[in-house]
Amino acid sequence: MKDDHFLASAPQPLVVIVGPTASGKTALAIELAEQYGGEIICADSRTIYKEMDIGTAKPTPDERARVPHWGLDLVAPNERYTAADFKQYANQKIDEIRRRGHVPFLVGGTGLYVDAVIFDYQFSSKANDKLRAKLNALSIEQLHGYCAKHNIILPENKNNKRYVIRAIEQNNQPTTRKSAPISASIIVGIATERDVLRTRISARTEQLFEDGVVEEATILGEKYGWNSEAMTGNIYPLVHAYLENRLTLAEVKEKYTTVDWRLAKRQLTWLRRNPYIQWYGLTEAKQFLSRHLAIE
RNA sequence: GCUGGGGUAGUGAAGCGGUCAAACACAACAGACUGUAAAUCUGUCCUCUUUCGAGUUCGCAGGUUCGAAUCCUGCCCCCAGUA
Repeated sequence: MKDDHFLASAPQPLVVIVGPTASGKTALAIELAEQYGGEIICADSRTIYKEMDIGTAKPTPDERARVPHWGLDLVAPNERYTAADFKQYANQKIDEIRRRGHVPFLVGGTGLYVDAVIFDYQFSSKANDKLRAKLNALSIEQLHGYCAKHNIILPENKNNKRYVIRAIEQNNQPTTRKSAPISASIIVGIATERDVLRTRISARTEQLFEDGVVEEATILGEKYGWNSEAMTGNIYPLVHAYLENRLTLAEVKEKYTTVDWRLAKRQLTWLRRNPYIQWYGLTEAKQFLSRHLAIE
């Protein structure tokens, strides 16, 4: 099916493990990496942040002691970090890991990050904060007008202000991607039944609170404010509401579970359109990858 | 028991005689997404139908009216105040 094995001096394969949040991909990756001399690169747009440990369900110190992890704690929560940054970082790590004779594992739920690497996205221009600030003050209608006047092609999501602003920023510069994954990659998706995933997600919600998300969020909120980009996702806004007595603890847990569930669904929507993903249940995925890694 | 308020689609909640299958929000479901992606945005969401459209709804049963979720009567529930 793939010709990797016929390459003269095939590099270590790039093992890519994707799946929705709470599908168990991290635990699987650690187990396999430990067994086959792997190192893990987390493709996760939230665990890149320092200090956000509990709320992002970052791999624990114990887990990190078992296998080297990369891609964690890269920037402070108030710093910008983009898919383009990640792509560059991940490629560098993949090289380094291979040079050590180890197997790189790219593991994560941020589809864009994974795709940037495996489809070798060529990004266009960088963010232009000044321009963005100016455009952000305009309404979506005004932005459409601006595009019409400057011959800027509207994105498919033309009601998405972020996308329209980015389109203006790009000024029709092209972006590209490979039509097939980069060579030597093997891409596995963790398939999980819906109700199992739901159960795991709500169990994890409980776990987050036992581990002290409230305390963590309090510290982060004071330090970085509640409006920074990193703090707007997942559980932090909910904990904020709880701290301000706008929600009870029970409500926060319930809401977070649904937020996380919706995240899982969006992740799956993204992954579904990638025909190169080989989907397996957790145990089958392990068997499949073990077999694959044993031959190498 | 009396007085006042209320029972609307999965949930909350508008509507208070025609333009109502019924605003809005949430949930649910599907989708888009290359420099903020755990973000952001879109569609569907009573039933049947691919579309046009058709058929049943607004606690229950009657009534008034050309026409009712909206008015009247009775009944059943719920909440607040009070014997």
